[in-house]
Amino acid sequence: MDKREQILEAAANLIAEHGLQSSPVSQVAKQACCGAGTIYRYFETKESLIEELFVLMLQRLTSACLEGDDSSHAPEQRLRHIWANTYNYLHENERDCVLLDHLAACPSISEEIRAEALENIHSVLFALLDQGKADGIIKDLPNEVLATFAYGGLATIAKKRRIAPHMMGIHISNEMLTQLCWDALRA
Amino acid sequence: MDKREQILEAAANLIAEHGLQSSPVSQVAKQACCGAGTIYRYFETKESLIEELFVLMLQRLTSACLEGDDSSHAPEQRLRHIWANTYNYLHENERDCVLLDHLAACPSISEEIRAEALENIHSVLFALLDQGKADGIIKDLPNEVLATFAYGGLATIAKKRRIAPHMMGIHISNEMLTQLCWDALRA
DNA sequence: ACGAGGAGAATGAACGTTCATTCCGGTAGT
DNA sequence: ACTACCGGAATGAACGTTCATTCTCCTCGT
Repeated sequence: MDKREQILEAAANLIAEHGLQSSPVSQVAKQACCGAGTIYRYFETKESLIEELFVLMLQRLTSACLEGDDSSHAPEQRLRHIWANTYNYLHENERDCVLLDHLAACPSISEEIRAEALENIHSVLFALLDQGKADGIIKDLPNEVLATFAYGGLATIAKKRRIAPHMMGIHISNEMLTQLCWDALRA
Repeated sequence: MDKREQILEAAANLIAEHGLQSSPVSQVAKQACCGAGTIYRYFETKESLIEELFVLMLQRLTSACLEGDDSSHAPEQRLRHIWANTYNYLHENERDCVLLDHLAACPSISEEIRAEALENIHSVLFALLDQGKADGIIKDLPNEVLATFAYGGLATIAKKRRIAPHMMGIHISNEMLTQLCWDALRA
């Protein structure tokens, strides 16, 4: 296995479990089965390792969200599909999402990097919303507001469910959640 | 001014600006105009100071959300009022919200404390949702799902607006956002 | 085919820094 | 003078990072 990946994987596991501040380089090295110095052959600083982890996690999330998106389908269908993908990913990849929560609060990751990592999905989503608005089936509000509201709702539910599974009804179906999103956004 | 409050206030400002890891006790002391030792006269450890800050911030948020709630009004009106309060608070108290974001990701704050701090608002909100469901005007889904979806949407928009004001249309009205919430939840 | 030599990867003890916490000398109110 | 409280230098633990050394494996001359 590639050592670089091994280090990223080890850091991901440790940070997801113990948080950023409780994941010293020495521990990452131990979990990656290498010496502490080795990490610095692959990453300039701990910060840059963390930054790379963040970009990687966002890439996985956004590409999962867009998986199977078919531009020949109607906007409503496509949006529902993307939202279902989003919730599925958030819900099924617990470790990646816990990690993302930790990294999202990390001040050393710049706004530029965050924005850049979202460019892809934004371009798809915004075009879809524009089309929906042109068709008169979606509220005439700024794309950022619509997209953020739906994502925020889904992500917060996924997070709560992860933290306190007993509080949520055990069965939350995708249809249920995509319906919440769609009803919120439709004209 | 009470020294204890002064310390809490100083910690709040520093952590909101620089993050948890870059807010040493020595700096908190300096901003609170006292010695580092004095902080330990009022708080057992830095962790307990942070925990208290978290509870304080959540208290402010939840009581702001419920301000002016009138149980004689109809459920829809009450929910819209609470959502408007929520977004207003999130949007107008930038420092408190940045702080909450930082503390939300802090592993040393236990789940019990987090849940306890939300008890109040949950009891009001859930009763309201139950009534709405009984009246047939709200979707028949678990209260946690409904409440979390609406809050998550509002909070995520407030956060995005805080971080990247240029991306959001400058004017986002309360009516616009309460309508998103209401449309999502209504039957 | 084989062994000497070398290049680069890996190592982990050591370093300097930063931090939470402690402790003691000072100060203000009585 | 005595008490209660405060400040901030001192302390030691923990951390990120470095670097002298070791290890690994490939190359090439015989």
